[in-house]
Amino acid sequence: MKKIELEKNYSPKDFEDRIYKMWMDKKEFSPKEGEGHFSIVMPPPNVTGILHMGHALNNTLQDVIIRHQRMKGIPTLWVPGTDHAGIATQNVVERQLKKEGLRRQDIGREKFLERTWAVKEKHHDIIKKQLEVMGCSCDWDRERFTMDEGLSKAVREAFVSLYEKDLVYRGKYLVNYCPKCGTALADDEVEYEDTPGTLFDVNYPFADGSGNITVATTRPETMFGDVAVAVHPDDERYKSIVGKMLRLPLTDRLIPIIADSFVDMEFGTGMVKITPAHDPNDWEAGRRHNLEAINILNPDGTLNDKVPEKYRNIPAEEARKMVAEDLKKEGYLVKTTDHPHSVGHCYRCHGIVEPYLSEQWFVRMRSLADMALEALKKDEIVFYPKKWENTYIHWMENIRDWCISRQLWWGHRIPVWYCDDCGEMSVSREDIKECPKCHSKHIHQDTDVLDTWFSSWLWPFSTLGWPEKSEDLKRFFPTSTLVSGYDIIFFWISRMIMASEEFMHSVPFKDIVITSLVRDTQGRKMSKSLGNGIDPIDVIDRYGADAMRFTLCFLAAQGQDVQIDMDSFKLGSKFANKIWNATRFLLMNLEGRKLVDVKKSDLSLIDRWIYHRFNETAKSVESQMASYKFNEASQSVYSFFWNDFCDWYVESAKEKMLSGSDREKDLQVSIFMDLLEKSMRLMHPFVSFLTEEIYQKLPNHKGDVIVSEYPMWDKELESSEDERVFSLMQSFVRDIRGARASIGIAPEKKLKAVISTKDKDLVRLLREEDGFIRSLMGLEELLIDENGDLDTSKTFPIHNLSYEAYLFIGDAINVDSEVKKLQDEIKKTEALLAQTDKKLSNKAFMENAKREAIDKELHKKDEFESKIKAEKEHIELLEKLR
RNA sequence: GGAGGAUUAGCUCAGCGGGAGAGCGCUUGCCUUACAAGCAAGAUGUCACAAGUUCAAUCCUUGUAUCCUCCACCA
Repeated sequence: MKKIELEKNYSPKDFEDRIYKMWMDKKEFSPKEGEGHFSIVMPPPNVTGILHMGHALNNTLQDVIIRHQRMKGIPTLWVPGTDHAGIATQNVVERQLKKEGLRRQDIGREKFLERTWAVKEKHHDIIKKQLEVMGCSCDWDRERFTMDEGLSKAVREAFVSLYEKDLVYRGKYLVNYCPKCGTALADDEVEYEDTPGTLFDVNYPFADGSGNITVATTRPETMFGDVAVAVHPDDERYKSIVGKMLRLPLTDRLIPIIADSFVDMEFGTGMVKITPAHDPNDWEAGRRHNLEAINILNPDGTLNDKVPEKYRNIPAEEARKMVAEDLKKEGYLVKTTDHPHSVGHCYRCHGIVEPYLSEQWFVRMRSLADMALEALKKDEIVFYPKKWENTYIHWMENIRDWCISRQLWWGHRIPVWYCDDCGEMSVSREDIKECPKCHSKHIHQDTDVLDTWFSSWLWPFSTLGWPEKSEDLKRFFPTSTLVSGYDIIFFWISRMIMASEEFMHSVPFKDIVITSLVRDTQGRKMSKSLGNGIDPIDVIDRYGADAMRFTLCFLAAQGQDVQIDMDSFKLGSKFANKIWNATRFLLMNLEGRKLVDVKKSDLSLIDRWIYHRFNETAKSVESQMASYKFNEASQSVYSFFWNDFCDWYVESAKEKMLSGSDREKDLQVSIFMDLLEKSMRLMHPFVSFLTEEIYQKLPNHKGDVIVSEYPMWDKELESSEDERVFSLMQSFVRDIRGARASIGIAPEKKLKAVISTKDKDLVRLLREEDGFIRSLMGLEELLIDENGDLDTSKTFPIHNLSYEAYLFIGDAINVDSEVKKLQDEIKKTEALLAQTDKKLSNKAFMENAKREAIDKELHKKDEFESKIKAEKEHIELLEKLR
């Protein structure tokens, strides 16, 4: 057989793109025919930007799962797609416009949407490219976008159907409103941040002139919206004044004092001004007392014409200063105190969010949440790690109605039409041209769009064709696993479960894998604003996609955030390099050899040992993958390939490849190729490109590794007795090496040694593999002493529970330092022995401990005693060397 | 205010009721038929602190400290 050559240097750039293209051309990412299914829908990245390290981690893990399942022969589908990300994307375009000195209103809805689609296309192309470069094996033929035709249809179906069930309603409510983005936000889209503020104590005089009361407020400018002042009904101080009227300063308006138990008597003066249109608590209080809500803000956050003329059209923050100033001038302001408090900010633009009274659309959530809670209770969904279930339950139990209308242009337009003539409101799956009631053509569609999450909560089934009864929906729904970050458990995961229960009467997925967050090495979240992010593409440029993916996998312990920097990826890079070079070496050895059939009887103990290790690794990986322990699974393949296969097996075979017979050499390379082929399959989910590149070059490969059969535990390969003997041999080799190093004997110096053991299996192994074992230790001769009658004087002694070894080292030794080392060792062992003795002489231990625990202690006692004995003898032997 | 994490080698982190682990870094020696991105041999830890449960605690319980998330509220 001819030598198969690999490039000297591992250079992922040379093949990663090519391999991906090959997979694409062969349609390897499409699900194969067959029974059952395994499916994942990709959390759709926003088309606002490009993928960051979090996406890289998330998609790597999905790909690992998908590749593993695909190789197990199950029809496997991974659906990719992107999200239109309403506010975020609109903001991108508005920022562009701003640079040109324009607002969206200046160019109009149509032109604005054109530009937004262009932004979408641009980012989509980058994102897709990034996913390809990372090696994601998702089915691009099934790629979806939250605003494509099918999904738009799904959104309409969902909206109208919920409306018909009275689960969608419209109403005038106090909502979170971002003046900067010009739209309402859902409750969980508001982020509270501690902000320095001032508490103003303001006097409100009684209308009858009989003095005044004092209220505290952080927002004096909202006083124009005040409709009452509230006190606690049990507050003795104020019982007598409830019902009296107050004159609102800076105005002529009169407002009553009311009693409501939401007031905290301890805070400030125990009196609160009630501003229903600008505070959620006040809104509730206002409703309880049938008070009017006076909205004093324009949609852009400036004060409107409900306030005295001088404050009109002035931004709230500025107006606050003016009002405070005027209150002071007129003698109403009692005092001001610093008062840090948390203020809601928009999760997209970080501007201050105002509670704002407006007409919005809502989804009634209670019944949906109950179904979703039920699903968890019945174990139809399982979180990995489990702790997130509490978060989920808490949110579901305290669910509030979901404000779904957004005053944006980018998104799914709300499918509701109003008749300008008769006022009829029509909710419709199809666009309508005339009023169904009065047949007037003067109708207009609701100008608002739906919250982005209203399309993404349908994702697991809308991407598969819903509301059509498509083949894909039948085959691949419900999906199997969802992989997502914990930051969107509320926004997305919970809502998908609710939508799926509502529309599909099923959970959308069974397993929910919550990934770590990627942080920088200072523990900070990677973010654009901090500029501490690492671009996956930079990592791939430097180390290759395999290196990045393997590293992320290796570090992604369940439930723990992962801190990384650029250097972290050396881990994966080194591993990939190791695989490359090991393969290169093995392929070099093919030259002039022929591959033969390897029968079980041809295998030596070492061969059986490595097959056993392989088998055990396959078993571990299987159980680790089943519980989504990606870090453990990648550590398993890492240590198998590097520590077992390269460090021991390949090393062991080098000697055979030099001095063996032709038959032995043919056998050896055949086993090499078999193990290499199996290893590529085993490692493929974790090191995808590299294993494919290598696999294709193997003389014994069949097809592509991506669709090859995943190695599973095989009873035939089980060989734990061989493993025991091999481990003994390993420790013997390590002992000798250690002794050499500690004495300081040059590596090239060949030594003679004696091993004395009663272990027959070890003896057999040492005899059979004499050549290679000696080569590992740099011995020219290894004598095996089965009867304890060889002369061991003038030697350096080594003790092990299963053997004694003696190294003939001539004069090259510093007796003093070796004796000292042994004495230290004896001290340590005696301390351990003392511990064991203490346990064994403890009556309570002997009575209560498990049988195995006691046996173990007894065994330890033996071990320590014999070790001390041997070490003392060794000192004597050493003394003779003087 | 409520909830959940974290605290283990110099760094990043696994682990676990019965003799402390990995990767990187460090020390020493090696260009050995692949890999110096390598090989071999090492050193390094009151497993945050305190009390409790237990025959036995790094692991379970409680408390303390520090740090980090999330939720709620804040006139």
